Amino acid sequence: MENDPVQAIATRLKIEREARGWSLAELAERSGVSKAMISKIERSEASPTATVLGRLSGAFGLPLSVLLALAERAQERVALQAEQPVWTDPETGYTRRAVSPANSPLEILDVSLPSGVRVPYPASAFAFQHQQIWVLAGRLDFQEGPVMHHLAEGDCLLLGPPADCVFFNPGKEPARYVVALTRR
Amino acid sequence: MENDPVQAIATRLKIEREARGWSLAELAERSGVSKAMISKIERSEASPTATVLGRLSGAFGLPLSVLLALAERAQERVALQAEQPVWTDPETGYTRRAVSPANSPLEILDVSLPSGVRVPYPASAFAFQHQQIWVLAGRLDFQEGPVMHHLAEGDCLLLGPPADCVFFNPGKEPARYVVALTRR
DNA sequence: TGCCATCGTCCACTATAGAAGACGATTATC
DNA sequence: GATAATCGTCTTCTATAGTGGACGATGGCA
Repeated sequence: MENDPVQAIATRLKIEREARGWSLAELAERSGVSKAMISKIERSEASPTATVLGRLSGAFGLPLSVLLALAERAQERVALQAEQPVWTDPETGYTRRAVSPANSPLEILDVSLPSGVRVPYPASAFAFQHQQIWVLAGRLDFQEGPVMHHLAEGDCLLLGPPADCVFFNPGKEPARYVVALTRR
Repeated sequence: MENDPVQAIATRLKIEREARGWSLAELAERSGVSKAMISKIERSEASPTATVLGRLSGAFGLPLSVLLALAERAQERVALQAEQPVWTDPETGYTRRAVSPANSPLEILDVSLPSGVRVPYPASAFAFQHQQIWVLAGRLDFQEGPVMHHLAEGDCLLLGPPADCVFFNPGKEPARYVVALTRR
C-alpha cells in the first residue's frame, strides 16, 4: 500500500511545463510558486503541499485530480478507456479525454465540443509543440491567428507557428475531434 | 485560477475515515501518518504534502487522483457522467464509478465485476454504515461472513452487521450492480 | 462512584517545504 | 569575441508540515 506520488508528480510536472514551452521562471510567475521550489519538485527533492499542487494545476488550467491521474499513469503502456482521465468544463460542457498513456512523446486527446460553444486557446500553450487536429464527427471552425479554417468530418489540420487560437462548433450536433501533439 | 484544495481535502478525508468507522488513531496506524497531523488536515489547519496524501489514499485503497476527484466535487449538486470518478483495478478489471455528487449523506456506486472475478471486502470497511446491493445485470454471489447469497438481475440485498465479505461473479457475462450506502 | 479505555485536540520540538536572491552555464545579439 | 539575456541549480533563511506525547472530555463497566 506504499504509494509515494512524489516521483510521478515530478516527471508529470516537467512534461506539462515543457509541453507549453514555459521556463521555470514563467511557470513560477503564472502559479505563484517560487522557481526554486518548482525545480526541487521536478527533481523529486521535495514533496509539495496540497496548496502548492493546487496552484500549479491551476496554472495549467487542469483540475488537480486530472493532473494526478496523468501522473499516476506514468509507467503504464496500455490505457483502458475507463482509466483515461476526463475533464469536463462545467460551464460549456466541453470534454477532453487523455487517451495516451502518459509520459509518451506523442499524446492523443479525444475532445468533444458541444454545439455553439467557443473555446479560446492562447498562443503560449502551443509553444514548442507540433500538433494536428482531426475531426471525427460534426463540424469545427478553427481560428488560427488571423486565419479561419472550416473543418468537417474527416478533415485534418496541421498547426503552424504559435498563434492565439479559437475552437468553435458552428453545427447543431456536438463536434468530436482528435488532437495529436508531440513536443519539440 | 486560485484553487486551494485544502478545504475540499479536509471534508473528504473526514468522510472517508468516518465511513469506515475508523478513529484518528486507527487511520494513523494504517497510513503511517500521525493522528495529530490527520486531525489538523481534517480541520484544514495544515496543507498536507504529496507524500502524506499518498499514504492516506493508500490506507483507503484509493488512487490519489480518485480521492482528489471526490474532494473536488464537494459542492456540486449535479454529477455529469463524464465527471464521475472511475477506478479500475488493473489486475481484475473490476470497475467502480462514484455516481453521487460527493458530500451527500447517501452515496451511490456503479460497479462492474468481470466474469469469474472475486473481490474480498474486510469487515472494517463496513463499520458504521448501512448499505444495500442491487444487481442491474448478470449474476452475483455475495458471501457475507458465513452466509452465501446468490443474487440475479433485479435482486437487492440489505447488508447485516459488519462481517468479512466477498463479491464473486459466477457468470460468463460481467456483473453490474449498484451499491448504495449511508453513514450512521 | 470510581476506574479504565478511547476519543479528538493541544503542546513542544524537529524536519522540511517554500521564498528570495546569488551563482555558473548556455545561448543570442551585436 | 565581449556583453547581455535567460536558463536551471544552489544557498540562506523563515514559515510551517509533521511527530510524539500530554491533556481534558466522553462513555461504558464493575
